[in-house]
Amino acid sequence: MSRKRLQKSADAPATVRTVAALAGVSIASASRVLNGIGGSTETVRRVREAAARVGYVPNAIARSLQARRTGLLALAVADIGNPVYVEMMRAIEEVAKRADYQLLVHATGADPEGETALLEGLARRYVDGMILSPLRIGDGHLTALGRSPVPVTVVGQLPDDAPFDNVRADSHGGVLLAIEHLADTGRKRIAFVNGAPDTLPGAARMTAYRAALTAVGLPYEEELVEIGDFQYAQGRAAAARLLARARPDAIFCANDLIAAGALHELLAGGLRVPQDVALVGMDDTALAEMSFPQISSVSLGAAERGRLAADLMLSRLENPQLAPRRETVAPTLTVRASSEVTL
Amino acid sequence: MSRKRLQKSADAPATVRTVAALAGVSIASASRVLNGIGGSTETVRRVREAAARVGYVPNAIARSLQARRTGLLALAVADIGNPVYVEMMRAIEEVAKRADYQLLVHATGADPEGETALLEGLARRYVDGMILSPLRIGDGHLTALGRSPVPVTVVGQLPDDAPFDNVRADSHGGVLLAIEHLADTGRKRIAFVNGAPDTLPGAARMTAYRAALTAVGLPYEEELVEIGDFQYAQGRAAAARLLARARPDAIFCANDLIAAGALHELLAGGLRVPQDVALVGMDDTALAEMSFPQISSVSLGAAERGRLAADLMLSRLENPQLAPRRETVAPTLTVRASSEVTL
DNA sequence: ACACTCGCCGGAAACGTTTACAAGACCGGA
DNA sequence: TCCGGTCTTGTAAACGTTTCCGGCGAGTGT
Repeated sequence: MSRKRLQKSADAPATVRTVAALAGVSIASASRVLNGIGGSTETVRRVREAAARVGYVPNAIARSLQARRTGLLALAVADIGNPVYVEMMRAIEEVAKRADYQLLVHATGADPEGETALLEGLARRYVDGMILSPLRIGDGHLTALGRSPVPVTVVGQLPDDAPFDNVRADSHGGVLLAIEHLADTGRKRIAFVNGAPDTLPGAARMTAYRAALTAVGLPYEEELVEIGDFQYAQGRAAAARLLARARPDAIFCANDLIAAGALHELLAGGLRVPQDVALVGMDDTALAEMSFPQISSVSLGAAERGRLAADLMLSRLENPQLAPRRETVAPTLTVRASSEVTL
Repeated sequence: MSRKRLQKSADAPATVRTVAALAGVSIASASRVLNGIGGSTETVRRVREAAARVGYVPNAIARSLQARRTGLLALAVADIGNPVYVEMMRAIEEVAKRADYQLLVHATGADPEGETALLEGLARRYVDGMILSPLRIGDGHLTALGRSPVPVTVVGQLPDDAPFDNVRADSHGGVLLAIEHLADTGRKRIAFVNGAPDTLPGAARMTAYRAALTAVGLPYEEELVEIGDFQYAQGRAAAARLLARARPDAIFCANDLIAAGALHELLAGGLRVPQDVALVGMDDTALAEMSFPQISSVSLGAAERGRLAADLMLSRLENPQLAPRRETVAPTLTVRASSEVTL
């Protein structure tokens, strides 16, 4: 109406008022037409034309403010470089995109302070929900989770009574799959190269390893266990230490990066894989398939966990009243060349 | 003031009005205190206390609307699974985080329609800028780039006269580095396994390969060239086709995924690497280091390109008037076991 | 005692949208 | 002709912030 409005510098982005003024209708009518609700044929025509003429595009922020919904989901993982998180992220992205949500990624560096800070930050409501995959979970996490005004889905082992949507891997079952497979093919001295034992996955895989040995009737031997972190370099170094002092006939690694490192050490040491030493990794990432020989690996269903986490999130966004749910995905073993021989 | 205000259901998130009312000051004063601008000691105390009491956290959306700035950067790449993009993303995330920007990732699947749609979507102003790494660039891209109300930095080969911030890899120099190295170590029949030749990188690497051969005085032989896409599986298949019909003494691959595939085929065929066939990959991702033998690879500086792109973006956000800039990052060759022998 | 500056404060506008509400136009049926 | 209903429209409030601006009180210098 007022000339002031119309005088705005020409290249300032068009708003709904611009369109309304140009079409000679109220902003309410303009908004309605643009959202496809009602309007007489004539009004629709005028508004559409005006919108097209000025190239009107509604401002997402203003819309979010009014709708109290951003259309964004946050994903927080320790390291976006780790292939297992990449896989998870890919799956989540896919699901989210289909529901018209977009993904905000945070790399936490496994820093618990940072993670709780992130959770506290949710109060700012810059996203509609968060999928968090922490390596460790402290009390800080739990209270922050409780305080969060937006839903959070945790991928990882949450305490059993924690009232949050939770997607878990079955570490125990997965490790058992690997150890059984190795025992079945005649291996007697099955070593284990773990990642950081003070992380949730590290701790779980360690106890699972001992339990699995017992299950298949093999003794636990201190010297057959080495630890590094979950990265390639340290995994490889750990494998080197292991091989320097012991002579396993199989090595089970807590993830594929470690397995790739172990493979390197084995081959460099002139050992044949799988004839001399069988090798099984974990996570079944692309890396397992791209190594030579290809590495057998237990999948904990990273992609599937991602999908599930996203699904849980979406359904909760639709209906916030839902009771907390817990999903566990079943592990699967893919046998490849690195363990294909029976002794 | 009005009871209506104060009667809001208790667990509705506190707003600045809640705080102001509780502290007995105007919302203007409350806002000022919360932003650390002025206020008498008494007012500051009262507002701080009120804010703490109700656990006030400012709403990011409302703030964005008012500030006309979201604090978000979008990153659009073809495939967030490709390690080279992962590396780039990591670098960008790092830089962005330091400047208090957060990353929104889009996986475009190399779909040009999708990419232009994304660019058009920028008019919604849901992010402050976008870093785009397209595999192909069409007119659609250029006009969409021109229309974008927020800055876009393109990682990849843009036409020379396109007035946008642009970070480029030096494909030519990189390929030359590889071919020279192979020629220097006595290789005469240097094969090339390319990715999709209708992409920017594919086309560039192809012409660079021919030019490099000429530069080192070797003939170009049709039968020594194979193409797949930039993924592992097709790269490997392409390498298999190549080896079925020709006997190169070296293979240069257009990226590390292809190189890993070629390595697989070579070893499976009983050929020794590097004694029989030397192998050089491109992008120098973690994969090159994790293979056995480790694969020599030419880095086109993905991380560095990411960093640069982010820097360009940040500086432009600070000062939108800047003239368009173009950065090119220098390639480097890392020689590893796969090409370490001189014939 | 007066003018002036300065700091603090609150009212109100602004960012750009959607939507509740009420009023007006129009139509068909009694 | 009048009445009840439907459809359309515009005014204004709301989402939650920040900020412009004018007013007011206290302090200072003359």
